[in-house]
This record gives sequence, structure tokens and C-alpha cells, in this order.
Amino acid sequence: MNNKRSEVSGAVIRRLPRYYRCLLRLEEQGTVKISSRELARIMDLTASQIRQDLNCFGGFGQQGYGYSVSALKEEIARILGLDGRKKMILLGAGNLGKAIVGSLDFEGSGFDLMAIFDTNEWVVGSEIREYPVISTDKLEDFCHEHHPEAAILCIPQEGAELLVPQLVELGVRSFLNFSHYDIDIEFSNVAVENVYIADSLMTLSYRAAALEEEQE
Amino acid sequence: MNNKRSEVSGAVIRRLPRYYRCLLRLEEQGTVKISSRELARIMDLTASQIRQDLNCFGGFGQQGYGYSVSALKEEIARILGLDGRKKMILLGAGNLGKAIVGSLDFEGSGFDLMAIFDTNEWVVGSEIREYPVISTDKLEDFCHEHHPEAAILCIPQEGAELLVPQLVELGVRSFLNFSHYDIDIEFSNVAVENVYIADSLMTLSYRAAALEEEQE
DNA sequence: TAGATTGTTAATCGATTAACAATC
DNA sequence: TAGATTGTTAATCGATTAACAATC
Repeated sequence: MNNKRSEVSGAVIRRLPRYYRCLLRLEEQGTVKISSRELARIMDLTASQIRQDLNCFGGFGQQGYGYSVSALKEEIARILGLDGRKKMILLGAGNLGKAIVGSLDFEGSGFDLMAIFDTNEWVVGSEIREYPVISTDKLEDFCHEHHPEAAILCIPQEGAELLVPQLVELGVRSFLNFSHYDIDIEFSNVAVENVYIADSLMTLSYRAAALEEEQE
Repeated sequence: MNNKRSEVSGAVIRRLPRYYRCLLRLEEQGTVKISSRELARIMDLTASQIRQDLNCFGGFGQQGYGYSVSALKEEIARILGLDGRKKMILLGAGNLGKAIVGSLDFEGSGFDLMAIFDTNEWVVGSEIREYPVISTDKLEDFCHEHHPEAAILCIPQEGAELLVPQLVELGVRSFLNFSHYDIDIEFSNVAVENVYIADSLMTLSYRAAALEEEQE
């Protein structure tokens, strides 16, 4: 890898999953090679941008030929760290937690989901997919025993405020955060990806208003 | 409003919901006025950036004083279109659909959720919160009668591929899209906000790998 | 070899930051 | 009036686009 990962700009990082998804689809369709020009057309980017983005990490193409779809897909998987197997837990077995467990494929995601934690005694002891639902009372013991490095937070803000400091203390360093608790402001040296679904609805509202404005 | 909404850069648009959230919190805490300097500190931005962002839409501050928290909050709500009441439907009463309905507050969101559609006859006829679950067979009739303008898609890609063209035909113009179907590539003149939760997990994987790299 | 397409350097564009005059 | 802080213009920085030499 040419660059340190931390030196790559946020704009490039956020495009990497899109590249990965697109290449996966192309591979499934049986496409063997692709030029930056053609990939740009599909993804609505410019060929220059694609070549610049990829060359942050190394020269994966072949001059005069283009890029091998499967090789490039593998390179991006490696860049994203999808070849890792970080132990992960999920907090909150409500609808959102169940939706995440049900729809995300943890296989080849870089993470290995171990268990789901919830306070509701009615769901504790059951399983969601193949994953056991454990009482949040046992969270500390579990962490001491298994040392998870990552957590998905499908709990409300108050729950997160309470549990995150404990989790950080126990060694959890990566958070996919659906709670509205500002982890990244409270802690440094953690990797946080915030998902604010309510913000997306507001952005949609803006875009809808802009569309109407256009058509007046 | 100084600018047309469509002329404002994407970077600014994506910050608007953050401003709104922050101001809402400040208002709840009883803060009456705030300077760009102090708001910048809280939100980890620069004072210049905040003043530039806000002046895309108009001069909401008072020189020598700062900004009125509640007035600015109201202005941003109006810019985001949260004062509107666009009729909205939600497709897919699975865990994700239930999570959305359960966690988002549609009051003051710019949208008015009318009904939830699903194909599963076991849930059709029931209610989630106060919203009725209707058979997808009745979707067309419903649209003819009520003319919803917006939809949240909590259905898989194949379902979206089938239903979106129909919805666009029936007049739906805004989509909060959790399916992996590329609406914006297939249709123009629609407002689309895509949420790719799987991409967030990949981005987290990247950031976790970057963090490890740092600490070696 | 000729054609195609990359990797990379240079030019352009846009967004962020700094500075300061206007003004409350 | 003096102090504070905005709105706005100018400077800087970073990201995107264009160009082209390298090379498969």
C-alpha cells in the first residue's frame, strides 16, 4: 500500500465502499476487465477521479488494458480491511438491531459478530439468526472473556452514554453508532461511524423542497 | 432566502441537519443566544464556516450580539422544508420498517406518514404505532386516492426495482431509499436520499484498520 | 508496431479559512 | 462611545479534472 490509510482524504474513503459494491456486481455479471472510462460511466464519476482514487493505494491497473475486475475488487476489500475478522458485538435487540442482524452479511465484512446484548428478559436467551441474545448484565464478563474490539449500537442515546465509556474501558475501539450519543467528541483513539437516519430524512426534505423550487 | 436551494453545495446541505440538531439541543438546555465562535467550538467547525454556511440563505445573526438560538433553529427548519407536510408512505413492514416507524418522529419532519405497505398477509390489517399496514396489492388504488409525494423504501432491491417505476408513474417524487436499487441513476426529477448501512460498516472497517496502523 | 489505457504531473475549480469593514 | 460579532470579500487550501508521457 502506497499511503498510510490515515493520510487518505475522507472523500476518497467514502467512495471505496461504492467501488467495492460496483465491482462485486460487475464480477457477478461475469465482467472480467474494465477501464477507468467505463467504470466512470457506470458510477457517474470521471475516469481521472477513479485513477486518482485508486493510486492513493497503488497501481492496480495495466496500461493499455484496464483493470481486472476481480483483482481490483480483492485489492479494495483488502484496503477496506474486509479480510480481517475483528470480534464484534451488537447492543440492542429491538427492531433496528434485528434489522441489522437480519440484513447485513457479516461474512467478509471485516467483522465477526459474536453476540447480541439486550436488557429485555423476554428476548435474553433467544437467538437472532445464529447469534445468541445475552443479558446486558453479562456484558462486562463477556468482554473480559472474549475481548470484542467492535460494537454496533442500536440503543437509545441514554443507554449509549452509560455503556460506551465502559466499552471503551473494556477495549472496544470501533463503533457503528446508531444512537445519537457523540462518541467521537467524548473519546479519541476510537473509530466511529455515525448513522443518523433522521438526518437523512431531513436532507430528503431539503432536496424535495429544492426540486419543487426548480419546477416552479 | 438569498440562494435557490439547488444552488447550494452538497457539503453545506449535509451540515444543515447537524446545525438543526445542535440548535434544538441548545434550545432545550435553555441557551438563548450563541455566537458563531461558540457554536463552532461545540460542533467542531470553524466560526467562518458557520457564518459562510448560514449566509447562503440569509443574514440570520445580529452584529455584535450573535444568533438567537430559537430563531436560527426555526430558519433552518424552514430551509430544510420541515414546515411542510408532504404525504409519505413506507414500503416494507419488516424489522427495518418497524424500526424507522418506531424511532423517527414524523411530527415536524416535513413529512406526514400515511400508511405502511407490505405483502405479508399476517401483518396486513394491523397497525404499527398509529399507522395502518396495508396490502401492497392496494398500493396503486391508495396512490390514486391519496396522492402521496414521498416514500421510504424498506424493501429488498428486487422489490424496489419492481415498485419504484410504478411509484414514480403515480407521482411519488421523493425517496428515502434503504434498498440497494439505484433510483437516482434510473430516474431524474426525483429527490433521493440513499442510506447504505452496509457501506457504513465497510467505512468503519477501514477506519478501524487505519487506527491500528497508526498505533503500530 | 500501433492502439489503448494507465499512472502521474499540471491546471482548474470549489470549499474552507482568514481578514476586516459594517454595524448592532 | 467602545466592544463584540456579524456579513462579506480576499487568500489559502484541497479535491477534481485535464493532459500527457509511460508502457502494456
